[in-house]
Amino acid sequence: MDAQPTRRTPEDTRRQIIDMAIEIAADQGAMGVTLDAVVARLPFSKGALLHHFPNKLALLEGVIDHLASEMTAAVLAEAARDPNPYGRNARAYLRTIVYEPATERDFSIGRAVLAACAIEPSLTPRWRAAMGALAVDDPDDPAGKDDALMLRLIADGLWMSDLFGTHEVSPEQRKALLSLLTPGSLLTDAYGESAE
Amino acid sequence: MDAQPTRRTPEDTRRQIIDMAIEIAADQGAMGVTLDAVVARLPFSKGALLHHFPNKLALLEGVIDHLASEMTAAVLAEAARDPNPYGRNARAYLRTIVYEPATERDFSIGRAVLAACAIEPSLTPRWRAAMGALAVDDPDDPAGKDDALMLRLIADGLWMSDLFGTHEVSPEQRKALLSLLTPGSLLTDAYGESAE
DNA sequence: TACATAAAACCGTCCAGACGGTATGTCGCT
DNA sequence: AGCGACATACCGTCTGGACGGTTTTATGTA
Repeated sequence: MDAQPTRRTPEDTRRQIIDMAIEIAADQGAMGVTLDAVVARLPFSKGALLHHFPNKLALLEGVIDHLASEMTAAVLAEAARDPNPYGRNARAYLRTIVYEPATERDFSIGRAVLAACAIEPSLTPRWRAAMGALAVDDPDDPAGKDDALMLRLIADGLWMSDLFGTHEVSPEQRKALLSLLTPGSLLTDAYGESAE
Repeated sequence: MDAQPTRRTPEDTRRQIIDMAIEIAADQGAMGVTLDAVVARLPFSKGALLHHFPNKLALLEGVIDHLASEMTAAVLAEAARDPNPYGRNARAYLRTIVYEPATERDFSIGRAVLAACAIEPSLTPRWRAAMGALAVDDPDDPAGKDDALMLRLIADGLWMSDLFGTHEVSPEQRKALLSLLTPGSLLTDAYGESAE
C-alpha cells in the first residue's frame, strides 16, 4: 500500500491548508488569517499554498465551499434519518444546529464562516447559495411555509447565540425547542424520546 | 450661534472616526478597516485618530461600544412604548430587529458588529455583555422563560438572515412572526393593528 | 480684563515589519 | 521530455504605530 513514508497527495495538501485556515480563523479571528500564518503551521512552503490557491480570495472561497459542503452533508444526513416527511428539511436544519454546536469543531465552523465573510463580503453570496439550497422545502410537505421559516430562524438564532454566547441555552431548553409547539405541529419530535 | 465656520469638537471627531470605521466595515468588510483607510476619508490626520484611539483595538472597542449603545437605546425605547408588561423586554428585542433592519443604517450595524468581532475575537465578550444586559427579563414578568428565549432566538435568527440574506422574509411574514403564537401568548401584538 | 501656563487636540513624517504576490528553480513521476 | 507539486528567494506596498512639533482651548491669577 502506497509508498512507505505515507506519501502526501495534492488533495491532502489542499485539505490541510483549508483546515489550517479554518483553525486560525476560528481561534484568532480574521486578522490572524494571513497566507504566512497559515503556512507557518504547516510542513510545506508558501509556494505550495500559492500553487493550490493562486491568491487569498481563492483560499477563502475554498474555505467557504468546504464548510458549506460539510454543513450540507450534516443536514442531509439528519434529514435522511428522519422518517417523518412533515417539515423534514427544516427540522433537519434545526436539529443539526441544535445538537451539533456541542463539539468544538462545529463552533469552529461557525466562527470561520463569520470570519471569512467578514474579511471578504463577496463570499457572503457563496455561503448564502449553499444555505439557500438547504432551505428548500418539499412542495408536498404539508407543513406551512411560515412554520418552516420560524424553525429556520430559531436555528439561525441559536447558531448565532452559540457563537456569541449571548443567550445561555441549556440542553433541556434545546430539547424543548424541538417540541415547543403543540403536538402535530412542525416541531414535534419525529424520533420520540427513545433516541436519547 | 457658535463660531462662524462651525467649530469641531473632540467628541465630534471621535464620532466621525467611529462612524467612518463602521461605514468601511459595513461595505468593504474587515480587511478594509485600516487606520489609513479610515483617516483617508476624513478631514484630519492619522495623528488625530491615534490621539483619540491609542491603537487599533481601542478604535474597534469604540465601534462596538457605540453600536451596542445604539442598539440598547433602540430596544429600550421600544420597550418603553409597550404598555403590555407581559414579556415586554423580549418582545421589544424582537420588534427592534424585525422592523429596524429595513434601513440601510441598521444593516450597517449588523455587518459592522460581525466584522469587528471577526477581526478581533476579544471584542465578542464586549458585545455579548451589552446584549446580555438586554436579555434580562422582568422577574415579575408572567411570561415563561422558554417563550422569551424563543422570541430572542427568532430575533437573532432574523438578524442573521437579514445580514446574510439566507432567508427571504416578507413584511407579511415579519408581521406574522409577531403574532404567530396563539392569542394570549408572548407573541401577541400589544399594539393591535392600529399602529400601522 | 490681561496675561501666563498647562493641557488637550491635532499635524506630518518616518519606520520596521508584515503582507500578498511573483519569479524561478528543483525534484519526482509518467 | 514534460508536467504537476512543491521550495526558495525576493519585491513593492501597506499597516500599525511612534515621535516631535504646532495650534487651540481651558484654567488660573493679578
